[in-house]
Amino acid sequence: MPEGPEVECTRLSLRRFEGKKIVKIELTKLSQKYKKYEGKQKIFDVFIGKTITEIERKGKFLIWNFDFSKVILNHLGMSGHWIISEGADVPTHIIHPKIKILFKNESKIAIFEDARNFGQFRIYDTYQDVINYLPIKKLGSDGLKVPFPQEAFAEKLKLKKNANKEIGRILLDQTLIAGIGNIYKSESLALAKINPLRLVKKLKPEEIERLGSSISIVLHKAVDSMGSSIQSFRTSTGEEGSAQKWHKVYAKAGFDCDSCGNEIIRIVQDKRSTFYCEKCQV
DNA sequence: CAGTAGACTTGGTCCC
DNA sequence: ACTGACCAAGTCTACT
Repeated sequence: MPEGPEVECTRLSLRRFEGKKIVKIELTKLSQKYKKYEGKQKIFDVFIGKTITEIERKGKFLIWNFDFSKVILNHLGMSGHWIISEGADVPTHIIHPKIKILFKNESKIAIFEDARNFGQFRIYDTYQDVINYLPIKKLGSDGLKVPFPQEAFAEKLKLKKNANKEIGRILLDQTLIAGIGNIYKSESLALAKINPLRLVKKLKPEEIERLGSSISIVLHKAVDSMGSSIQSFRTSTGEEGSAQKWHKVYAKAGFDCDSCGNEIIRIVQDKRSTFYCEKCQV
């Protein structure tokens, strides 16, 4: 569940554990097959008995704060997601559990399942160390910020290094606006009716403004869509959210555009798919 | 400094 | 049916 809105939904559901004391953060048997987790159990044992004070989000990162200085920085990667499950054991239908968290006075556990194993856990001595971590430090304004940071967005687009790039490439740059992923990149451009191949320097101020507003609308709508299904956390596999129901272009290559009937096409930018309608997006 | 290829990894589809 | 190629919500590191 990896774009900004999905991470935000994850944060909202994990907030039930704020104020809860950690019994154990357990690296699963399966996790030990991978270098990134192998032999790291000790490092997580320092959280035993500590209480979660706040789980926050910066872009697509989750930051776990406790009642002592250490902090966990967690990224879901491509396939990582948190499952809240009743009972102390990982249900058998969860095939890629990497981390399990048990809490005091809490009948539910939190399970980090990550099929592709791109998820990240980094532990820092202090909050300041997290802030100094370059990928965090360099994050642009959050795309879910209200009101949308139009000025900061426009300023970054004016930077020399961005001027000659295609807008469809640059939207994934987390230092520009944090939280946009590959789906909402295409969807934002579709809503703004801007062709992903347009060069940043050729965009008119009103188009940049429209794109900013579109990003904001799309990301918030995504939170709302996912939010509805993430509430019903009983099934871990059925919690898809409903955002895909209103996608205009993402993964719709070969289908007709809802607005004009023209065929949606797929192109590749920076090795990532971009979907758009050539007629509607100019 | 910027830009980019490669690394990490499993699973689904036969498409884009 | 089976197989191999390709693709997928992302970021980090090392190299030019």
